[in-house]
Amino acid sequence: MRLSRYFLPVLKETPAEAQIVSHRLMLRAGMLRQEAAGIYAWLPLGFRVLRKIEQIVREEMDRAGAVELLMPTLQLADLWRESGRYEDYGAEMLRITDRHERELLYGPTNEEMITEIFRAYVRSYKALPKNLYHIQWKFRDEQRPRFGVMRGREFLMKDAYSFDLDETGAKAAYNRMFVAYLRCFKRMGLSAIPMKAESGPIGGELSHEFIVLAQTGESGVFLDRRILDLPIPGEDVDYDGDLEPVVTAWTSRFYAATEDVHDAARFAETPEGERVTARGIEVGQTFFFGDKYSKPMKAVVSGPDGVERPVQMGSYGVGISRLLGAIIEASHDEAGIIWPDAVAPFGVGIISLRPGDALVDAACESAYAALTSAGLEPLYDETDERPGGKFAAMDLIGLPWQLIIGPRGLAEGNVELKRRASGERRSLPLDQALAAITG
RNA sequence: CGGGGCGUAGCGCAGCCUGGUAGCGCAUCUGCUUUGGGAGCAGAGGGUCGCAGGUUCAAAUCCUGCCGCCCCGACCA
Repeated sequence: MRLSRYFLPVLKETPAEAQIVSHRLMLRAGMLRQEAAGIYAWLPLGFRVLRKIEQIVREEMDRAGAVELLMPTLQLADLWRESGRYEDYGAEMLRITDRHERELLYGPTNEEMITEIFRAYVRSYKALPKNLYHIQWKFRDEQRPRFGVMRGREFLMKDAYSFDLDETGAKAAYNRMFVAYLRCFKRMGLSAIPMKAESGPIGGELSHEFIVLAQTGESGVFLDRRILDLPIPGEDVDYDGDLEPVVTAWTSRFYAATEDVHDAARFAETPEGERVTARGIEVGQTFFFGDKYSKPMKAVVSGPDGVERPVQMGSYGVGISRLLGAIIEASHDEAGIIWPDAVAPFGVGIISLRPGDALVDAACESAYAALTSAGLEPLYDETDERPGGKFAAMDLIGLPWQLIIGPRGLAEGNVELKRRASGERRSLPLDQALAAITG
């Protein structure tokens, strides 16, 4: 992408409404525009990152055997009356009436609808297990939206729902999602730690929150440092195999809890040198809730014995839009965002220090073509801005690499390659710089 | 939902107390000079002062109501 053709409204000054660093940086980097409290337009740069995160989640869900579908944002109130939650949910639910005076709601989650879909088609245990997921916008009318995308009212979420004949099967389904979550967050460059959670209004018994450690996190967390070194299953993980040992290692070997459920006495059993008190951001949550919805909504399947039983369910959420905030909170410096490679909106920024100079133009174009065909998605700054502004903007938007090309370097046969994360800069010939980036 | 605060040019702000024809910085546009970490000079454009009432000869400024947004707390992904 050539910057002159792109839409990247970076701001030199910080808008007054933004308090926390991720919100400030997203506004300054031209990723996001607030349209109302907790409601945002995703500008091109932000949208690119959103799609990258979404795609990682999608790939890991698919790998774990989940099947993608797409449910609507609007749901009928009657569906929620079946589970009793239409009354329970309160003012957080955005309620809408259509021209026929029919009561609708903008979905804050989809347990009822997925249960309705499942029961319409599945009658036999032979169709199980199943895991259906979608990635869709949700709305919760928060009393006090804040922290930018971290606590918006409208947010993009992946939610998966598992269906099994019995608890044993449901636990295996839970374990598959648990492992998939470990992999998802790691791929995004995050350390997300599963912590035992209260299940909240969605209800259920077995539940974990996946917490990203960040100094500016919303809640306090307590953990055993050693949990950070636990291995995460690779791409070749066998989702048909027994994942219980992995889950057990992450959930029972070392202490890790949010302040809500913190047990000081148990934490004290952790060796003093290993105890960490930190802050964290929840980016995902897993629940097993059995027949909480299937029973009242009559989603039943016949078992091998011919007896009909409510299906055993779990749900598994990932806050896709919130993850942008979490990643920035966990990865930034004074100058701006530092994107992990896997979610960076562009892989490399090419900075032309002298557009119009024949040698510089030729080197830039050649680098742009090579990096494009290598799939690096370069952002090529060929605008007429001054160098200082270009450097500052490139640092702000946080692309992993900067390839800086100017007449002074070229006279010596070199370009400059900067790694955003470390700040390390090297002068080297263009072909070597390209090899370093693509290698 | 309790408490506090703020709405003035695209962004950041001053002006309001003490009413008298709306200002600063950045950004934008034009010209010249500059060009490796947010340049200089000269000029220009851009605002129903959140909205609606009221008081007054006169309202950004005083009064009333409403709307929007932010912060702390409770709550939540």
